[in-house]
Amino acid sequence: MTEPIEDDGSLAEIAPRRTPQQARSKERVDRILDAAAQLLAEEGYNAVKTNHIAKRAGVSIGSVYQFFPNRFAIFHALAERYRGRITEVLAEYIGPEANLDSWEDALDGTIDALAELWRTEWSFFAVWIAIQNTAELREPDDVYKNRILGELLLPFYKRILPKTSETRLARIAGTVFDIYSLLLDSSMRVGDTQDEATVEELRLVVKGYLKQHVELERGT
Amino acid sequence: MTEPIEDDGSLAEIAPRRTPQQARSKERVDRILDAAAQLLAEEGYNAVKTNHIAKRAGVSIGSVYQFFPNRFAIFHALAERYRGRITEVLAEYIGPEANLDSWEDALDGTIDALAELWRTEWSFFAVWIAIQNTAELREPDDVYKNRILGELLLPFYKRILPKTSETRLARIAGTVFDIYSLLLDSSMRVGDTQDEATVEELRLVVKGYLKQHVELERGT
Amino acid sequence: MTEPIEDDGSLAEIAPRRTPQQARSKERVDRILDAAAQLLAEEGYNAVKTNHIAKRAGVSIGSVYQFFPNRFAIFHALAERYRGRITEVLAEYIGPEANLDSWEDALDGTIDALAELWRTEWSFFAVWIAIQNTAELREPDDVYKNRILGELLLPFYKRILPKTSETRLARIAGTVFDIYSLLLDSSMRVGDTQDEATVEELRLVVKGYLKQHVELERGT
Amino acid sequence: MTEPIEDDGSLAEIAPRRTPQQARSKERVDRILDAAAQLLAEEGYNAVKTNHIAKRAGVSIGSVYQFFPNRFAIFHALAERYRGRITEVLAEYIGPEANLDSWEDALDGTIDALAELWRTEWSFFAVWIAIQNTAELREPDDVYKNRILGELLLPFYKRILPKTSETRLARIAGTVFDIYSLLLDSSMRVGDTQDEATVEELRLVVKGYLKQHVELERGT
DNA sequence: TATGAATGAGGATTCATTCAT
DNA sequence: CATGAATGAATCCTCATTCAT
Repeated sequence: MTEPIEDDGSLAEIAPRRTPQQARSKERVDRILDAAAQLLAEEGYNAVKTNHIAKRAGVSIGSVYQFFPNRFAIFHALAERYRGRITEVLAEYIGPEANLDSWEDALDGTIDALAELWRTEWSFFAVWIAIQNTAELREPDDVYKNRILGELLLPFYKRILPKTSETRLARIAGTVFDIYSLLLDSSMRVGDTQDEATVEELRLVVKGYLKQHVELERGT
Repeated sequence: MTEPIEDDGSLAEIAPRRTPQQARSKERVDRILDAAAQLLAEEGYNAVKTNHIAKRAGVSIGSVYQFFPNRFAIFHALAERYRGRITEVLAEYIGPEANLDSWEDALDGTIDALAELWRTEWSFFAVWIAIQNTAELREPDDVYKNRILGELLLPFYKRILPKTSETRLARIAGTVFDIYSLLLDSSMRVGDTQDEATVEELRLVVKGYLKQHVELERGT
Repeated sequence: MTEPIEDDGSLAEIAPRRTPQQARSKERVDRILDAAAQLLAEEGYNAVKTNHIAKRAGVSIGSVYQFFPNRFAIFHALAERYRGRITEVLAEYIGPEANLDSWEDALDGTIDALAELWRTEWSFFAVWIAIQNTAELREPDDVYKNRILGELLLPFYKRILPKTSETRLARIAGTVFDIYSLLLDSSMRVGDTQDEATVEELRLVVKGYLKQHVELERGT
Repeated sequence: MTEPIEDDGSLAEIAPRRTPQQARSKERVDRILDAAAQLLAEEGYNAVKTNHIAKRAGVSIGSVYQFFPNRFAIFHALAERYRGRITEVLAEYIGPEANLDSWEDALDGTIDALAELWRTEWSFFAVWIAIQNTAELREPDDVYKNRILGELLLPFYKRILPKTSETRLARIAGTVFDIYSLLLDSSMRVGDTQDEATVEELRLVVKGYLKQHVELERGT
């Protein structure tokens, strides 16, 4: 699911140097990514220096550059990892093979699974911010969003709102997707655990929004 | 309404060095802030160097440091400026002196005004990202949000949802506030002009969300 | 007595811009020099910025540059002022018109007067350090020392040690002169007042040293 | 004997970043210190820039900052190095294990050794001046002087002047110590070689001074 | 392949000095 | 002649990246 971004020139320099095959190397890369994510979340983008990442990962700075051509590639890899997780969740709950008798249930399932994901991968937000700081890293994120929109989200929303135009459906899907991120980030901001109340508000926001659209369709 | 954040130690180093009184200096500071905002939006956080800001502002680097103790203080001042604008809008549309016969109308007015604000001050998003990159700058943002929540938002939502607990009202208000930012940022992302369709979705999201709550109150 | 250093090219840039004639200006220059001396003594050379001097003197930075071509000229002027004071004292106690019945008494008188001078002009040491930092300022100091040596000190020591060669007398005179500075500086280092005990040691050092030479002459 | 100054907070920022253990690094640090000393002596304090030091040392500027947190730390390290040398000399000639049959011989030995030290380490004076320019660097110098006074000098002078009070002995010891520095600096000022005549005067000064005290004790 | 000391371009900031008012 | 805001060259220091071991 986590297909690597195509190596089309412009991205050559943020792509990982080589995808590690050996278990030892794979673990090394993971340690580096974990360290980067932690530091990003704990100290903020400005405070994350490559040397700190290496030290936190218990790895030499040279090793970091064995796997990543530069520091942006680390953030990119982190983002890719997170995007992969999101894709998995969405595929399971609203994908072509998912049970979709009631859209409310499908949304609840999705939200539960995403909430669980955000709980595990605290630092989603921190990574997202890091991505926003560099044009080259922002682009793959847009590409990803478009792809998942076309492949997973649009088909789902088409079933809920069959009469709505594709353009508008895309906007709706995008909006819901953004709200997921926003409020799940927000749910992780307070204290060490996830704030479940915020997750509940997320449900209300999304359901309320879609109900408006369902009614709009009826009214049309 | 735009009271400056208290100069309490922790902020001493991001607070402006000297608040310019004379028109000439005031204009200088504005030019610096405008330049910083432009660069932030156009080139991205990583590309904003103090010298660039000075050059773009048509001002010597020395002048920049006459007003700001360091580059973070510039971002902080930008954020403060934007927070001031938001406060003004909210005060006008949902503040104590606003006409609040229908909450739907109040929301529509708020959204129109905020959309207008985002249109004028494109680079809201870029500044917000810059703020998020530095722990010290994130704090004043939280402080601001809490203040405006207590002073402006809570009283407003209390009138719409009189039976809901304060805790929950705070959460609701915060959620709506965040969604405003999210979708207005989103509305500015495509092309050079504001995407009005996105603003329409914002309306639906917020109204749909609050309707849910209104129904919940009735049901209680 | 404080004849200005000749304006021979090399010194043009540390010489004062103009010697102020009007009382108002003279006082201004004094305030600047006093401020510089204070800061030098209190904060150390590295911390003395031209702006600080101006502020401490209650004068605009522009005014400072009206009288001094650059910051080194300020230190030079300070040194000149102090050299003038020293010359006055030496002229009075061991100069051609001084009563020289006993060299011990002459030395005691000199030391008393110098101690008094150091007490008044605390910051002698600080200024001397400042001078040492710049080759151009060190030179006039050497010139001064040679002049005073030839004009005042040598004639005096010749009377005490008539059989000693001029070369050696010069060395003796220079040594005593340096020891005066050293120990008087030292006497001002502790607390706010002058340490009289240190002045007493100074007496013993100088007298002991000269006695050695007196005996040497006898032995020869 | 050359124990490093305690790393007590106030000195944290001038203490070396990392005391090099490997021979290679040790040599690097030495090259940096030598370069700094040379520049200090040749060009004067004002002309010593971190980049010059690095270039003269044949080392990258980054390397300099690997060992020293800032340029003051370099001067501090230089001073420490010199203080270490002085301690060694004093320990050998007047320390607890030195042969002290005649105090005149002990002094002669000390002065010979110190003169030799000053000859080898020309730039003693330049470093001392550099230290005086920064308040934070002056303090460790005072601390050092007090320590060596208590540990080495006082015990020695107590044997020469057993009836003199400790307070006065401390003053005497300090005075002699200062005179050593003064006149040895002076001996290096003229030409490229050491002026032996000045060293001879130093002998006379110190011996004359102490003879005065010996006689004072007898008289008491 | 791992290491981490070494590199040095790049960027933030300072502060002596100028000059328009 | 005084002022002090404005200037920008000069300098310190950081930190991403390389490369010898």
